[in-house]
This record gives sequence, structure tokens and C-alpha cells, in this order.
Amino acid sequence: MTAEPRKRGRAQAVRDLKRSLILEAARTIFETEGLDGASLRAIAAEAGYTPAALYFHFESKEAIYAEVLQASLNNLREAVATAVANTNGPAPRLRAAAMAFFKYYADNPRDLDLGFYLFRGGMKPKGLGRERDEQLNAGLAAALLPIAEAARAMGASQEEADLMMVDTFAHAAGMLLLAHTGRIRMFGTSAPGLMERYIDERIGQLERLVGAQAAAPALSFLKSND
Amino acid sequence: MTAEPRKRGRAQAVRDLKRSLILEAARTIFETEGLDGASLRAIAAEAGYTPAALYFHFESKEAIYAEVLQASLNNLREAVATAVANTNGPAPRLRAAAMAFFKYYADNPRDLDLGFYLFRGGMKPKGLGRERDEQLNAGLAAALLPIAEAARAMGASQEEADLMMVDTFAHAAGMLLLAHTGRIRMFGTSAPGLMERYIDERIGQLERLVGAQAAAPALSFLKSND
DNA sequence: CGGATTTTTCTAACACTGTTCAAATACCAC
DNA sequence: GTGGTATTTGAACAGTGTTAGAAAAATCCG
Repeated sequence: MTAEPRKRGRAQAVRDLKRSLILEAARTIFETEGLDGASLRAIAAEAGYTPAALYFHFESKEAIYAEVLQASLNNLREAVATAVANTNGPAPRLRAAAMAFFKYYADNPRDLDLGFYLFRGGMKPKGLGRERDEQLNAGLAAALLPIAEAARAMGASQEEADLMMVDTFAHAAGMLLLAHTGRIRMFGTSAPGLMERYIDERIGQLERLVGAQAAAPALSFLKSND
Repeated sequence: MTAEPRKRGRAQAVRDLKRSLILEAARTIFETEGLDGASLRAIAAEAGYTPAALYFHFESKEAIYAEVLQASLNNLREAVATAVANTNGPAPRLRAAAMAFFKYYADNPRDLDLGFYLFRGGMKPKGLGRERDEQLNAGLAAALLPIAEAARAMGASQEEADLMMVDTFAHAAGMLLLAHTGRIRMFGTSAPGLMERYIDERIGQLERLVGAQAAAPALSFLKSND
């Protein structure tokens, strides 16, 4: 199958394996101790390493975090993509995309910690570099892209669709933020339909905006014209 | 004017003054270094103290943060309250309240750092106690109360009004989050009317919900019935 | 004013954090 | 087995929030 890797691939493969094991340990510690409480020494111990050893595989603690978050965003993107792929028609797809987005964080509440950290200027040492920051942003945007695509298919212009995606994300992020910090309850077995009803209402609003052809003036506030 | 404080008030007054000076220094450092980069030693130096001395006036660094945030929330509440007091009629008041809320953070972007920190489990040492956490929540709720009151005056039930307040806050928080982290641009001299247009659209949605008497089913997703 | 007390501040240290670097180990080709 | 590279370690550094106890400053009382 693979021709080239036979030569130098062995070492690379074992290196990648070790990397992923460290990332797995980091994820465990992040979930156990919380993001701020997760120390590099704890991660190293969980992975069976000395703290200094991690610096051979990663350039910093923040790089470890970024890679864990990147994996989470990939999972999110995949979940949204498959949900959309299994749905026909623009409006149902919009609903399916938003629903999958929400459902992912309902099923993986820990990933919300990772995500929100992205919006806080990164970790201690003056934040992740602009480069990696944009990379993570791109990962998030990729996950949300189906929302814009569905809106586009519903008749919105490209710009309207983008703005709608941003607005939808902002609203959802705010709700998830409140739910995540225990200020409201959207998830849980005690009220299984809460999230679905929220999505229905939200998508209904968007459909009305697009359908009434009022989307442009309604969402144009998001345009940045500097 | 004041009868009692004459006896033991002197010492208390100078103590309060020192406290507020330390808080002022803390605010300066928070704004200068960012919230994570603000070290207690830097705050102490700014205030002309030794780090240990701060522990005579405050029980922890987190307590200092909490008090700075509390002051910020008080300012927010005041801004919203006066905006509402100078407006007549339910719908205009709803708009004025939301506008004031937004405008406050547009004019004081640094306070967003303080606010969002509240939603992140607090600072390092296992977060502020449940007690102070609820106190800060109450401060935020007090600032947003006029939104619910205006909705109530527009014909919404008490529960609908509360839910509308929460939803409005969530949406606004999400937008502010994106704007604050530079992912979208809502403020700034280059596009002075952006924020106003956003508020107009958002309030228009709420008015439509209330006016169409669709508020109850539309917002019932927020109910927590566990 | 002087001495005793209390309030306030400082010095020194502790345990912890992320990170670095030279030295030691493990590994793999020859 | 030997040489050379890839990997891991131990020890240390500078920084953090926090604490205990000594020192200073302020206050009170006779």
C-alpha cells in the first residue's frame, strides 16, 4: 500500500503513536482536573513520562492543548458532515446541521471546555501564536460550513449565508455557555426534548428570515466595512 | 448625617480607602497585563505594597477579581437602569435596555474580559466559592432585569419574560464573545451603526415573538423541569 | 509623654507551575 | 559488539499564589 514509509516510516510511526498516547493522557487529565487545574506534570505522569520528556514531542503545553482541541473540532466537523449527508433538502439540512452541532456538545460536554478556552486568549504564556489560532479558527469554521451551505441552498446570498452561520453560532455559543456553566439546563435525561425544541425555534427564525427575503437587511449588521 | 460611624468609623473608613486603592491598582494591572498575566506581585507593586500585605485586605487573588467584577456589573446595571428610566413605553424600553447593555461593553471592552472570566470556572484555585459565584450571578441578573420587565410590560408572562431575558443575553453574549476576540467586527469608528442595527434586528425578533403571541411555545425550550 | 496593645506591613519561605539543558539511556544500523 | 542517533531523565530556573511569624506603625490609655 504505502511505498515510501518503509524506509523512514518505522521511527515516524512509533513517534506518532507516542504522540497520540500523550494526547490521550492529556485529554484524560483535562477532563479529570479541568483545564486550568491540569498540570504538565500530571499529564506526564498519566502518560508514564517525565515532564521534560513531553518537550521532545511537543513544543509547549499550549501546543498539546491546541492539538487536543483540533481533534475535538475534527470530530465535530465529522458529526455535522454526516448528519447533513444523511439529510435531503435545504431546510432539513440546515436543521440537521444545527442539531448535530448542538448534539455534539450535549454528548461531549467536556469538549466545551476546550472550545471556550479558544475564546479566552489561550493559556498563560501570552496565548497561542497567531498561526495556530487561525488554524483552530479554520477548524471551527469547517465544522460550521454546512450551516452556511444549507442557507445558501435556501436562497440566501453567499454573504447572507455566512452572516447567518456566524449569527447561529453566536447564539448557540451563548446558550451553550450558559448551559455549560450551570446557569440554565438544556440537556440531561430529565428534559430530553429541550435541545430539539430550541433548535426548532432557532431554525424557524432563520427560515422566516430567509423565506421573507428579509435576510439581507436583517443580518447586514454583521458586515464589517472598515 | 451619619451618627454611628463616628465612633469606630475612622479606622473602617481608612481601611475601605486602602481596599479601593488596591482594587484600582488591580484593575489597572488587569487591563495592562490581561487577566491571566496579572500577577499578584504586579498588583501589589502597582498599589505600593508587598504581595503578602494584600492578604490582610483580601482573602485571595480571586477575591480581588470578584470585587473588581462586581463593581463592573454595578456600573452596567446603572447604565441600563438610567437608559430605561429615560425612555417611555414598553417596546422602546426593551430596545433601550438591550442597547445600553451592548453599548456598555462597546465603551468598556476591558470589562468583557472580567465578565467572560465568570463563565470559565473562575481562576486557578478551584474557582470562587459557590457563595460568591451566586453573588456575581445576582449582579448580572440585576443588570439585565429591565429587559425582562420591558418584555413583561409588552404582554409576556413572567416566565416568558425571564426566558426572553436569558435568550437575549445568550445571543448578545455570543456576539460579544466573537467581537471581543476579533472574530467579527461590530464596534469601532469605521462602522458606527453596526451595533445599533444588530440591536434593532434582535429586538424586532423579540417584538414579533411577543406580538404574535408565539412567545410561549417559542421560548419554552428554556424551561428546566428537573 | 510613655508604655501596652492592636492593627498593619514586611521578610522569608513553601509548594506549585511551565520550561530549559546537559547528561544519561535506549535504540538501531553496521 | 561498536558508533551514532533518537529519546528520556534529573536538576535546576524563574515564575506563580499563599502562609507564618517577625517587625514596624498606628492607636489607645493612664
